[in-house]
Amino acid sequence: MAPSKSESAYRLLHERITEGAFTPGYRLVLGTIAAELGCSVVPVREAIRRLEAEGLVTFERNVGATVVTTDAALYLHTMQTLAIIEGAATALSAPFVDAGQLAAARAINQIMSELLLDFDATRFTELNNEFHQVLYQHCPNPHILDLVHRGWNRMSLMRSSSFTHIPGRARESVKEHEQILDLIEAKAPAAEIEQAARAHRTRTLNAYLAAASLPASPL
Amino acid sequence: MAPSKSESAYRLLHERITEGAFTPGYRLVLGTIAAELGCSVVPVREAIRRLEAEGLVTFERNVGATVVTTDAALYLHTMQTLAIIEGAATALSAPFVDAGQLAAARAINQIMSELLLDFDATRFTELNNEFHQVLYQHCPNPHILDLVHRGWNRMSLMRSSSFTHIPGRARESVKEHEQILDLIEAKAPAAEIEQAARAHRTRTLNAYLAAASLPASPL
DNA sequence: GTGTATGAAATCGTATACGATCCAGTGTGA
DNA sequence: TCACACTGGATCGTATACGATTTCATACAC
Repeated sequence: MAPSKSESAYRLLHERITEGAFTPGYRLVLGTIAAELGCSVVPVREAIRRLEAEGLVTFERNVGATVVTTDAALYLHTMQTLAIIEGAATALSAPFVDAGQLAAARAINQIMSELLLDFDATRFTELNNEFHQVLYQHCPNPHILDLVHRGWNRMSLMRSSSFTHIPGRARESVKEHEQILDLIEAKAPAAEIEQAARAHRTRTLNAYLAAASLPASPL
Repeated sequence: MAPSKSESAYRLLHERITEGAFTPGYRLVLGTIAAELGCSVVPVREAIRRLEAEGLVTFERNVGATVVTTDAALYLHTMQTLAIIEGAATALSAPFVDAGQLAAARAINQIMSELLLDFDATRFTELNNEFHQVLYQHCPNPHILDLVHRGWNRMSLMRSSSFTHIPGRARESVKEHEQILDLIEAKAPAAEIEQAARAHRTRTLNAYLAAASLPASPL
């Protein structure tokens, strides 16, 4: 059956936001969106409520919804949360990653490594997403998996800000990917994989914090 | 200004679910709830969408919403997620817990200890919630704090199931609380506090898993 | 020039209405 | 007795309508 209009509205807006068509601060006007979707405002309101609960938009009474605006604090909090959640997801997922998937991840990382020579931030980010998804996708805990997805969605809001690219970090990142893959391949203890995956992300965060003369994350 | 009807509906339903008035499996009929609130179905639908995004209710097209039903898998996943998130929240919160709050936490734990002699599961659970809240409430990362709250809300759904009480666990729990308090008081490294707080919860989970002849959580 | 009143336009919030869908109970034929 | 079509009631999904609120531009007073 065709999805409900509320569902369509949700998917459309979700995609627009995470793909970057609606950037932070963008005003979501009910009537406009409804007209574009060819439906009334009621389903659109429902869709926006869901996006609000996911932290992608803020909703103010009698004023309306806007895509959440990014700043240093949001970046810190989002990245820190993702580090914790994705670390756990990767560790829990590890036992279910088979040889083929490991090889696929290595291949992706290889392309990332080659990309260092002729750097393309957008492509690098895409590949990075793919790489990590291979590693955490088998996490058997659906709540944690869901939180990882939400974390990535929130991170996608940072796309166009200055947070994305820190000199030298890409090269380190590729190396750390290797180490994580080695741990998974060696069937290292979950705690060790968690630690490596979390640290990988925390280092990116701390690199930014250091650049902004802020103290490093304690975790 | 008076809260919007949508907001009121959300709060009412949220409270009913977390306080246990609406138990798992309870059917949320739009018209009925709307009539009770003295409003139309539109705000109620919005409220339910928010609850759905928080994982408190499931919503099926053309059928309606029901409070999520609990089972062993849900307990495992919820508890495991909470262990990870609350561990991090407690560690991040620790530097901001002052002497007075530590004393308050010790006092709560003392009452819990006394309660062991004449056990009252409901009261014990209440006190346990209070105790932990004191420890994680200063977590400076609002996303993590939010996830802790959501985790607790989901745990509250398990209230009436057989998961709550495992013989001997209450006594161990009180001791572990002491250890966590000591670490915080001693200004132990964040990683150490995180580990202790997470393990505290994971042990409860593993006690249940062991009783059900299931393998322990790897984290 | 600055600040405040005012009104119109934009937008939101929710009631109401009605078609669409699901479900349970009934009847019918094999 | 069983399988299946049918039907009425319950409930959902969404369009429409309209009052309430905010916003912003304009005009006016000081």
